[in-house]
Amino acid sequence: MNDFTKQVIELIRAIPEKHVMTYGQIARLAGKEKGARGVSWILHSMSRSYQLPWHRVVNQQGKISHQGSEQRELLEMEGIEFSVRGKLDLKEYQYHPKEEDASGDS
DNA sequence: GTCTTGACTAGCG
DNA sequence: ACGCTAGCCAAGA
Repeated sequence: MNDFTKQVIELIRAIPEKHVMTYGQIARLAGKEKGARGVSWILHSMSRSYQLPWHRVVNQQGKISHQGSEQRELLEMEGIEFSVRGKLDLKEYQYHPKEEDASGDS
């Protein structure tokens, strides 16, 4: 597993409730500005092996990408409200972790 | 080693 | 704001 993948997993796992992160943001913090596609694949592959809050990961538009899953329901369950168009306020829910602690585990 | 899949993002009209 | 195209990255077959 590359550091990128490991970083992504740690970042997603660090997302608290009532907060979300975008693929691009995670990818950038993991070291890949354009690694959003890689992040999506990691969620797709790792979410079944690791218990990651993948539902807290949304696209840059603040909308649910993997429509058809319970992601929307899970987010609403945490208290996140969606607009009529199925979008949420990134400027309110987007999480901003410390880049320096991306790989640092307690 | 090459092609395909996947839950993306930025740019342009 | 919406739809389409091009670019990017990782893992599996």
